[in-house]
Amino acid sequence: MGKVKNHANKGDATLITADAVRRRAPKLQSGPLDYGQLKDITGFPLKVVWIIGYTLLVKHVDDPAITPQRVSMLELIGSNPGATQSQLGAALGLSRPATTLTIDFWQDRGCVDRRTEPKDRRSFGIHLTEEGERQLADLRQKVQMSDKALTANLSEDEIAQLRALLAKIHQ
Amino acid sequence: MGKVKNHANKGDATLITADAVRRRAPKLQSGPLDYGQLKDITGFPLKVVWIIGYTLLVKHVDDPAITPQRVSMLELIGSNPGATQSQLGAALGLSRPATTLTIDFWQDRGCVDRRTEPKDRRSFGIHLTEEGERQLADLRQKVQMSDKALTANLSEDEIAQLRALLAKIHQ
DNA sequence: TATTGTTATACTCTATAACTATA
DNA sequence: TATAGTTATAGAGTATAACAATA
Repeated sequence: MGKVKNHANKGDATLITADAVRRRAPKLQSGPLDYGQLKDITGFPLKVVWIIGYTLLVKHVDDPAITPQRVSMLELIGSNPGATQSQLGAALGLSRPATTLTIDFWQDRGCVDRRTEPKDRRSFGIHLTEEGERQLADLRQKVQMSDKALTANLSEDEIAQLRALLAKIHQ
Repeated sequence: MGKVKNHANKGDATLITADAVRRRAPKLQSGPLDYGQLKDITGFPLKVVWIIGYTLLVKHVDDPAITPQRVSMLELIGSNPGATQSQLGAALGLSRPATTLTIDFWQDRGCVDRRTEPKDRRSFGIHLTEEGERQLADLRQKVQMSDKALTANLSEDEIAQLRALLAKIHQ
């Protein structure tokens, strides 16, 4: 399978198939080597699939600076206007310095705004700018396309099953 | 090179539950923040579960220098005696320098052996030493325990389903 | 004193490129 | 020339600790 142009998107994004990135991830099967115990556990294929998903998103976004982690942060800011850095960092499992730098990244690109709130002047409320709203809307489409590419081999039912099983683990 | 603690009691591994590491990973639900679109894609919970699995393995192994990646390499060497570094690196998606350093790590610990094979003296055949066999046997138990902890909320059937769904993606 | 956020610093991991030795 | 592996170097990402401002 090759690349397919998607016409439904305003940003002229290209759909990248999982096939195109699969070779960069460990194969687990049909390679020249035996994966031994790694074939019989859940953790290893989980990592492989996550690498495929990560790589697909990076390719769909097509800006090496915009990593999945940064996308998650912008999504979180857009979905929680006025949240503090501590809240945002905790929600993504980031240390405070890492949170500062992730928000710096989006602020440097004019996408977010640190607003001092009078009730507690130690912290900021983080908000999207208009540019941030546009960026997030664009990224949401690319995230959806990327996720669709990741699960292209699965039916709707199977995707729902997979999500339910993952939820059982992380909940 | 950082010093790491020695394992005097190899059969004394402790089961660490997923609960104990869940707080370090993003929560996705019941937190104070709304995860927005991240709730509706497969890629994000996949990452969360992978972080949980990674953290569980690190805790079960209880030696910060022995990362899941290094465990995978030792497993691969044990399951493919005599494989070359290029083969091993390719099987794990590593660059050649990264492969060199990963094998250096196990050689420095007396676990693997680089043997020059007469048929092509540019490359080595990589083999486990006796110490490497012992180390791998120990790690295999810990990997199994860690994986069991990761999927503790799932029935045998559900684990099989999850593996089958992941396999459909990465195959 | 405790908390929010920033800065300084160091460490790990990785990749690209240059190098050696074999083929 | 091409390939296997090593070394040099630089970049990205992160964490811990020290710091400033505020509570």
